Amino acid sequence: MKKTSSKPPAPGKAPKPRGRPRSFDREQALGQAMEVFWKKGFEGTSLCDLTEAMGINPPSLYAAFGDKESLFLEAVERYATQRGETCPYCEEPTARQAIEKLLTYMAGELTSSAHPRGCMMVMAAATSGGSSEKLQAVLTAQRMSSRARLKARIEEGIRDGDVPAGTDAGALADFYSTLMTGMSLQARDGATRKALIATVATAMQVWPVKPKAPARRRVAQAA
Amino acid sequence: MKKTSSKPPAPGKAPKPRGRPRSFDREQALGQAMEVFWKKGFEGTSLCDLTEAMGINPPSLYAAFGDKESLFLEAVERYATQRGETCPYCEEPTARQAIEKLLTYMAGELTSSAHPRGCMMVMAAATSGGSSEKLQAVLTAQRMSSRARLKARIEEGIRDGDVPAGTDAGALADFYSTLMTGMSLQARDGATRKALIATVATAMQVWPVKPKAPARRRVAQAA
DNA sequence: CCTAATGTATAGTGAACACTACAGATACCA
DNA sequence: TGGTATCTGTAGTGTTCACTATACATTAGG
Repeated sequence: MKKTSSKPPAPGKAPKPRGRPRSFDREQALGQAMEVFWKKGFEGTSLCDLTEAMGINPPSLYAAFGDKESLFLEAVERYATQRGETCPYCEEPTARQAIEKLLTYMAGELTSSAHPRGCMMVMAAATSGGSSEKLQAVLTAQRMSSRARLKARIEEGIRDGDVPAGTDAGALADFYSTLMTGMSLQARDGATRKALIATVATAMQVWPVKPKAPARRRVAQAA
Repeated sequence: MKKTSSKPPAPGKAPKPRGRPRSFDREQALGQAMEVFWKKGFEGTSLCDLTEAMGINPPSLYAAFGDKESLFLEAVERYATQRGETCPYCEEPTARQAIEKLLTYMAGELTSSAHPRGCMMVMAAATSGGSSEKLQAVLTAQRMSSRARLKARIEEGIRDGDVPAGTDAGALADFYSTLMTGMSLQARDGATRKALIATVATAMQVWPVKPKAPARRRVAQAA
C-alpha cells in the first residue's frame, strides 16, 4: 500500500511538496461528503452528488480519496470520531445517569435540523445491503462497538454498586441498543424531539432497581 | 388511469380473454418479486434481479405489473396483507397480552430463516431515501397505520379496564413502535431470536400497572 | 528560464440501469 | 381458416453509473 497523496507528513520533516498545490480543503470536502452520505446513504449517493457538494471535479476526488468506497469509509470514520468526542457518556456518576443522558442527547441530535436526521451508522447499515463485504464489515464493527460500550458502562455500574448485582448487562445493552436503532429510524421518519424524549422516559423505566435496601453503599470512583 | 392488464375482473362476468394466455402465475411471480425487494430493498433491486427470480422476461413483467415502482407497491401491499392476516393481534383478552404476543411473534418472524430477515416495511423505509414521493408516501402511511393499530389496541385496553386509566396510549405506542423498528434492524444485523425475545421481555417491564386493584373486570369482545 | 512533479478541467470510457420496439407465438371468435 | 388480441423472447433504446485518459495549469528545484 502506498499513500497516493494525503498531506505533508509532519512540519518538522519539511517534505516540500513539489507540484501544484491542492486547491481545496481536504477536511472540509470530507465533511461535505459525509453530509451527503448521511442524507442519501452509500448507494443512493452518486459521484455527481459528491463532486457537486464538495465543489471539486471527479479527478480531484479520486486523487484525494481513492474511490467512492474509500471516501465513504473515511466519512464513517470521521462521523464516529466526531460523535465519540462530542457525546457525553461515561462522565456521569452512575450507569443509569450515563445511559439516560446518552439517550436524551441522542433524541436531540437525531432530530436536529443542523444535519440530516437519524444516525449515519444506522442509516448506512440499513441501506448497504448490496455493498462490498469490507464496507459491511466496517459498519458491523462500528455497531458492535457501540453495543459493547453500552455493556461496558453497565458492567462498570455493577462493579461500582450503582446497578444491582444480578443485572444481565448484555441483555440491558441489547435493549437500549435496539431502542436507539429504532429512534434513528423514527427520527428519519419525522418523529419529533418531544416524542423521542417521551420514548426515552418510557424506556428508562426498565432500569433495574435493587429489591430492598440491603447495602446502601455508594462507591465514588474517579473517572 | 387505465389498468394495463391485471387479471380477469370476476369469475361471474366471464370476460373470456382473447389473446395468448399468460404463461406464468402472476401471484407466484409477485411473491418472488416481494422476496427480492424484501432482501435487497427497492433501489438495490435491479430489473435483472426481478426477471431472474420471477422466471420471466422484462416485457412480461411490464405487461403484468406496469413498472418497477408499481410492482414494488404491489409487493408492499401483499406483504402488509399477508402479515396482517397471519399475525395474532387483537384476539388476546388484554392489551398487554396482545402487545406481548405481537412482539414475541415478531421476534420469531424477524429472525426466521424462511424469508429475508427484518421487516420489509422497515427496510424499505430505511432504503427508499431517494425514491419517488408516491412510494415514500405509501411507506409512511403503512408505518403510521402500524403505530395507529398499536395505539388503538392500548386505548381499547383502557376502555376495557385492563390498562390503567391515566395511561398515555400514544406515548406507549410510540415506545413499542420504536422498539419494533429497532428489532427489525437488529434482526437484519444478525441478532438471534433469543436476544430479541430477551429484549421483548425487558420492554414489557414498562407496561403500566394499576396502583391498586380497583376493578377486576374482563370484557370479552368478539373480533 | 527550463524541467519535473503534482493538481485540475474537459470529455470521455465501458458497464449497468430501467425500459421498449418488434417479430413471432398462441389463444379466442367468426 | 382467417382475423384479431394478447403474451413471449430477442435485442435493442437512451440514460446514468463509477471511473479515467489526456491535456493544461501551477508549483518547486535547478
